[in-house]
Amino acid sequence: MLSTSHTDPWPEGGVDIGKVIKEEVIASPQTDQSGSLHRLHSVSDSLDDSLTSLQWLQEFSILGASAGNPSCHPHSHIFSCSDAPQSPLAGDSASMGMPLTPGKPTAASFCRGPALGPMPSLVPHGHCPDEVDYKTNPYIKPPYSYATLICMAMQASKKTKITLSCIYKWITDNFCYFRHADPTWQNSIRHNLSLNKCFIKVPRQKDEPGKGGFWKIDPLYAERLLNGAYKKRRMPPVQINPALQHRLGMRPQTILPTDSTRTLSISPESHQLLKEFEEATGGDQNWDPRLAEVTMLSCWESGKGTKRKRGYSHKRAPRRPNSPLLGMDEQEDLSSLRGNFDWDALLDSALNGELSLNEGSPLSPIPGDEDLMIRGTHISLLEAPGGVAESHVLTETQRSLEGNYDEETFLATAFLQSPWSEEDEGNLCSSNVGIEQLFDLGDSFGGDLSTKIESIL
DNA sequence: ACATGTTTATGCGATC
DNA sequence: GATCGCATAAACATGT
Repeated sequence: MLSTSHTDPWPEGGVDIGKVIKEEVIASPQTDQSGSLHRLHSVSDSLDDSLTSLQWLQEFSILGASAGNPSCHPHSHIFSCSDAPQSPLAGDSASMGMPLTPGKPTAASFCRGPALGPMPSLVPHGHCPDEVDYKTNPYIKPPYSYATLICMAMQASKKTKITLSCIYKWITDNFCYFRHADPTWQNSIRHNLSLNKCFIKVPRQKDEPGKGGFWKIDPLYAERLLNGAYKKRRMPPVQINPALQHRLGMRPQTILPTDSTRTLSISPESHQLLKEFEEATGGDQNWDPRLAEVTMLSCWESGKGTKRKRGYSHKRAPRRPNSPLLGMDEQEDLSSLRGNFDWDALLDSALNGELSLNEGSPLSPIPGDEDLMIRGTHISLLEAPGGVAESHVLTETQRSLEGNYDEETFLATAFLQSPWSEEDEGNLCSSNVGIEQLFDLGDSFGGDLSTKIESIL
């Protein structure tokens, strides 16, 4: 039962978020982007720190309001407003007359222009660095951490678990940069999987053929989404494939955010959204589930989580023994893997994890759970897609939660325990939606979210 | 041999 | 300046 009292992450007597969102939605940036953003920031500033973790959500919804303008898609900076090919390879400009030269990222500035020729258009320094189609642009390294990319791949798969090769595949399919980059990024992916507590290894069963195990997201990462116990980081400089830039006769350069990028585009906010997600997936290596309640409270107060020692001395906590439930075979049809990162579902889940647990999104809530009462609002839980409820065995952590952990927190995080329907297991590594659709939140949140939040609140 | 997974080390930018 | 978060590199072990 998610009632308010002391575990309520929302600030008391604070801001009517639904109202704020509605107001901001009305003040469409379409007419005055800079002004609207100004208002956005000022409103955001008016929120206390405890709302930080959801600020992106507000902003996303606000930004999504501009979705009415087809040329101002909330993620147009990521996956261009223009008609990006469904098949990422089809738009692989780097593969057109260009060898797959590995390269290591440096920094430079490119931008996909309106008329996408054989090569993505080069954008003068300081100009619209946000409008980059990472799916087709082989030059610019996606500004997402590896953890984020892994999460994206996992989410896109809509499976409970995903193989390393599937992660590779999804990333290369959806981020052209990595198709041409030095394969050492795969090392980094593995490193991240091993090191980042967000990711849990699910060993194969003995009779399961194939190499390696599976990976899934640790549900505890939801806590980080919830408690806001992460720091905000600035956007890293845009990085570019040096091999490819060399072919362009470019000199490495770094794009730094400019005022123009802040006022001309909604993208900084959208970027921030993703950054915060990746921060949420980052390793809070000292998180103790039994302290979750306290952590949530304190973090909502301070906006800071626990600290860790410098460097990678932060060992992962011993892996909670994973249930052998996941013995279902994966389909190694990597060729069918396409971007299907369901941001909508993720955000929906984040929202619902924060406020409730509902929706039959791929990130489905507690299997077979009953309706929830949150802030006095009765919320009905829907079945997972296909009507198949998850039946994952609880991790040791969550089992302990059942005993010691506040039920609210448990409920708030359990939706990640079985993020994807087992039913989808048979389609591992297969997804049919282009990644640009994964970011198609404008429609989902533009008019939807405020209503959703309002109804919840 | 290769893929996968773990671990250690180091560097850098951002933040406190 | 210390700390943090992350990327990168590499060595090593294990499994297929």
